[in-house]
Amino acid sequence: MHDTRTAGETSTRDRLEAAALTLFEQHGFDAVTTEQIAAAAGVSTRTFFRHFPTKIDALLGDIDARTLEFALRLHRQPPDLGLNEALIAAITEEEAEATGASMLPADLVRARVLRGTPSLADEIRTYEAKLERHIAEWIGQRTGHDADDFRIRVAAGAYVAARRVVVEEWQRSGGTAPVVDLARRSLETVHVTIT
Amino acid sequence: MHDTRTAGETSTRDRLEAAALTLFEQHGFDAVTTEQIAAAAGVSTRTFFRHFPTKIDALLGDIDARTLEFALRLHRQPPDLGLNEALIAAITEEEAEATGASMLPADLVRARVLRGTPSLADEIRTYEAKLERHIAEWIGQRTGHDADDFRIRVAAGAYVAARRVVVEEWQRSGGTAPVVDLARRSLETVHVTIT
DNA sequence: AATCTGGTGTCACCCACTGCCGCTCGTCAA
DNA sequence: TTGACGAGCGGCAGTGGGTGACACCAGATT
Repeated sequence: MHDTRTAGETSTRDRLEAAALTLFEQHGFDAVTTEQIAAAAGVSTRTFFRHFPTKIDALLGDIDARTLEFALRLHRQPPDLGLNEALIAAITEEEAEATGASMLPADLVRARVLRGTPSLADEIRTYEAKLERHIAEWIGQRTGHDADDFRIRVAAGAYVAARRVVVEEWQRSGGTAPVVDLARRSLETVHVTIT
Repeated sequence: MHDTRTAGETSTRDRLEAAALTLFEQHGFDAVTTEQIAAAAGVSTRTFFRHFPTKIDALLGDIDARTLEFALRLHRQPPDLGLNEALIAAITEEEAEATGASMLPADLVRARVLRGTPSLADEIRTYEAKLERHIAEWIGQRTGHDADDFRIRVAAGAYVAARRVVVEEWQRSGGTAPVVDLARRSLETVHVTIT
């Protein structure tokens, strides 16, 4: 079916996501029910689950797309860059875009809600698995090894962990800490070398 | 209340855990309901949740105790050992105990169920957060830094990731791969240096 | 004997999530 | 114009994990 919306209208999905973010920020993730979100968007709870597989997805939006985007960003780095330099560049790029004009207030809310719900912050680690596989494939491709190789998987795990801590620290600083420096310092502490 | 069990009797908790492991292995984690576990143990579902906060905990047992145990193992390593060597030693010790006489069949079942439920394997990452904090404190103590220091957290994240991949690889090999070698190779790939 | 205490059953309930059925309203071809 | 078709949605009943409250019972304590 074609999109029949005209200017000024919003899709049900957009209304649900907006309602979810607003309510999450007001009352906290746990205190908000899917029923409330649906009601705030003017639809039934059944419709909520037609647009979001789980309640968490209403907060995270399309997280899969964003992890894939980071992987593509890595792949786009010039091949003469070393692994570490390419990773630093990708993280930096990502932050540059995030703080640029395209930074939606929704992303800020997401970050705030995540930081405000510690149990959720832990649960987010589940999603790192996918990113880790993407990065393993990237390393494998760059180094000519199998992405399933033991050392490649170790390296990918370390990279993902480093990236996570960098992002954590950046958010702790309220977005003021220069990400390039953090990324560089993290990769000085954790040196990845594929023989 | 004192433990009034006599020889031959089993505690409700033990019966629940045994029933859970059996059912999980027979039908898979997702296909088993808490009601079935409780029934198999001869108690009500309410009693199940008195002994295990969640269904996952019936599979994992006291995972907190085990992560803490690993942290203590690290602390017990001789102080003249470097960080990497101490970590290798701790991982090796852990495996030695696991494959020794104290290796309960229950642990084998746990591992099998975890490997047989991929979604669960991802979810397990949630529990790494606690281990990571333990390790950060250990590194901080050894190096004289704050456990909250950025580089310490990066190092802890990398160590935990390395450990996870080592364990993964060890389980993939069916427990045949020598853990010492895996640990050593992983830490050759990921060099952690605290300046 | 009176009391305390911890493990348990029962019941009622909340909430995330799913299957199924039927409605409606555009689209498009006959 | 008509009728088929499909997408989005509401409603409803149901499943399953998890919780709170209350009452009960059996040993242990005094």
